[in-house]
Amino acid sequence: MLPENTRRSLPMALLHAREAVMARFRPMLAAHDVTEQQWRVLRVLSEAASVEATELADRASVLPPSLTRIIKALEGRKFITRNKAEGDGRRVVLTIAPAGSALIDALSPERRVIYDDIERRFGHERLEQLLDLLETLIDGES
Amino acid sequence: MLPENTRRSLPMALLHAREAVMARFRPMLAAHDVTEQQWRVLRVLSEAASVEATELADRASVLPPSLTRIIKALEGRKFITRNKAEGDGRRVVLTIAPAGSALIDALSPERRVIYDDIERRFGHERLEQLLDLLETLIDGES
DNA sequence: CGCATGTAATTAACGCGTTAACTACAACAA
DNA sequence: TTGTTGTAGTTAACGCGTTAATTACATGCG
Repeated sequence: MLPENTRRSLPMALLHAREAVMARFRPMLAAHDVTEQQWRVLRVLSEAASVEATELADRASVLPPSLTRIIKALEGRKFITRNKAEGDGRRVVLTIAPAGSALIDALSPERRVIYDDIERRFGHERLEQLLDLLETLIDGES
Repeated sequence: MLPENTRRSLPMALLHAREAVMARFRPMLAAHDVTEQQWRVLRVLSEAASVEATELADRASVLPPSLTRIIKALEGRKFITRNKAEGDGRRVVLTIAPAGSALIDALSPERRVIYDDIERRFGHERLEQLLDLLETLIDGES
């Protein structure tokens, strides 16, 4: 079956939804001179402390070429550190640096406010349901 | 409440999901030398026949500067036609051209196969539920 | 060892995303 | 009519998305 209209097209609906949600976070990131992609990379690193580039690119939904550029920018601002993996000169290991953790912490309160607002408007139940469905979709397609 | 991990982050989940889904459509579009954004614009035009630029940008989730570039590309390939609105020299009216409709039609069978596959794997019920939730989220945030 | 194959990351090229600035036209008031 | 304000598109600048090609290193086979 083909979507009758663009509103019921899954790719378009996902795009529009993400667009609507990100509109709330963008000003915050811009105020701290961090791009969305840099932010995603930082967040993944803040969870795992030390991740290889390929794994990082995958988890942050960033392509390898983009990651190379992002790493340069984040390393230049001392938000992360970059090292070669021991035992394999090809692999690169990324680690979040104190300045990076500090940024994450600094933005937490503002993020919480935005999240709470979205959750309040959309509904806690619905949000959980949506996240579950998205997780299922992601796992099923990848 | 803040998402405990990136998998439960709404923006990231939406991005990952879209990424997973688009991975299936990308080869088809690439084979016909159409970018994702060009395709979104064409699809919106194929539904409405004649749309003003601002409305088109909104519906296709494309920013005005991008739309300008996309229009040039699509007009160059005679997929769409561009005209000034009568009575208002600022507005631009876009219309799908025969070659554009032909492309839409040509890709329909392939699109159907991909959609059906996604629906089969994900489940019809879940897909409808997901689309409903996304629609609600979009309408609530925009 | 020497070579082929495979993998991780980078580079290159081109189009889009994003914001800000600019141009063109319209609406409206004095 | 003229100047002001507002709106629709476009241009500009810079970073990312995407694919393909390239470099650097690892692995395995002879």
